[in-house]
Amino acid sequence: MTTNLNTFTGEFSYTVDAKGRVNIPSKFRKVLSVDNEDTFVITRGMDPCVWVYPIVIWQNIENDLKNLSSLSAINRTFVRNTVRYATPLTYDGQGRIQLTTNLINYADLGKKTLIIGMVNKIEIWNPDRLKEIDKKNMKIDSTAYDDLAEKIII
Amino acid sequence: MTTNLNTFTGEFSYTVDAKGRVNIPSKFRKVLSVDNEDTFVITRGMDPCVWVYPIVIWQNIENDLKNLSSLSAINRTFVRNTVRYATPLTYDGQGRIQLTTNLINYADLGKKTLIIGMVNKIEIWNPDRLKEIDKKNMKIDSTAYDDLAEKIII
DNA sequence: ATAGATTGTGGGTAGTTGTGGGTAATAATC
DNA sequence: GATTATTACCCACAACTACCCACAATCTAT
Repeated sequence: MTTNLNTFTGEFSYTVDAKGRVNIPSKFRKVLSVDNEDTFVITRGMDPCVWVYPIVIWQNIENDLKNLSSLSAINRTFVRNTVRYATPLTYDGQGRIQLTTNLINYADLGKKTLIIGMVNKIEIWNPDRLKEIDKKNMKIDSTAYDDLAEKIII
Repeated sequence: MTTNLNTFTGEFSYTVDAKGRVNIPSKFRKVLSVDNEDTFVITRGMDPCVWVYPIVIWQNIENDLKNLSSLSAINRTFVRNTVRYATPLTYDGQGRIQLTTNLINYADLGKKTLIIGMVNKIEIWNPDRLKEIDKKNMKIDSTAYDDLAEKIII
C-alpha cells in the first residue's frame, strides 16, 4: 500500500438518490483503514456542506469532548454544537451511505453533488453552493495566506 | 462493534405522549453497554432540559460526589442539587422511558421534544427553549472558544 | 480487443422503530 | 376496607430503514 490511510484527495461528482443515499467514491473506501469497519460519521460542516469523517478519527474528537466538564456553560454549548448533528453510519453493500434529512436540508443537497477529499475528512456539496463560496473567496487578499505559509510548506 | 459504547451523538425529534413517556432513540439504545441493563438516570440539566445518563456513568458521578467534603457549604449545596432530582428508570418494551412530572415541568416539556446526544449523556429539550439558548449563545464572543481550540482539533 | 471484474444507480421487501391505546397490578386516598 | 388514581406491561399498526437483488457503465488485465 502506497497511499496514506484515511487520507482523502480529489473531487468526484455523484448523485443523491430518492432515498437520500450517496455513494462514497471507491477510491475513498479503499484508503479507509480496516478498523473503521466501513463506518463514517457525518455532520454539519462549517461551510454549508456535509462533513464525513472516518469513525476512528471522529472518536478522537469524542474522547476529547468527554473530558470537558459540563459545569461550564461554554463547554456545554461547545459540545452540543459539535455533536448535535453527528451521526455514525456504515455504507451498504454498494458503498453508499444514507444521509439524514437534517443534513440534506442544511447542505441544500439536490440530485447532483460534489464529493471532495479534504485530507482527513470528506465534504459533500451542492455544486451551486460551492460555486458561490468559491466566488466569494476569490476576493480574499493573498496576504491572508501568510500565516499559513509559516505552518505549511508546499 | 465500531462505535464507542455509552457515547451519544445526533439530534432527534420525538413526542412526549399523554402518559409522559418519551422514546429513547434506537441508535442510543444500541450503543448502551449491557451492564446498564436498559437503565438510565434522569435528572435536571444545568440548562433548562432533562439530562439522561446511562446508569453506569451516573454511578461514577456518585462516587466523585462521595469524595467531596461536607465541611464546605458549597459542596453541600452542589451535592444536594445534583442528586436531588435524580431518578433511575428502565425503558419499556417499546424503548420508552417514563418522565417524572417534576422534570417535565422543569424542562417545560410539551408534546414536541428534541433529544440530543451530548457524548456521555443525553439531553431532552423543549425545542423553543433550546432555540432561545441557541440565540443567546450566538452572541458569545468567538474568543471564548479559543481555550477549547487548543485542546480539541476538529 | 475482449472477457471479466468493479462501480454507480435504481428499486423491492422484510424487519425495525415510533406512537397510540388497553388492561391488569400496584399504590394512594378517603 | 373500598374506591380511585397511578404505574407497569402488553398489543396494534403505520412509517421508516436496512438489506438484498438487478443492471448498465466503466475499468483492468490478458
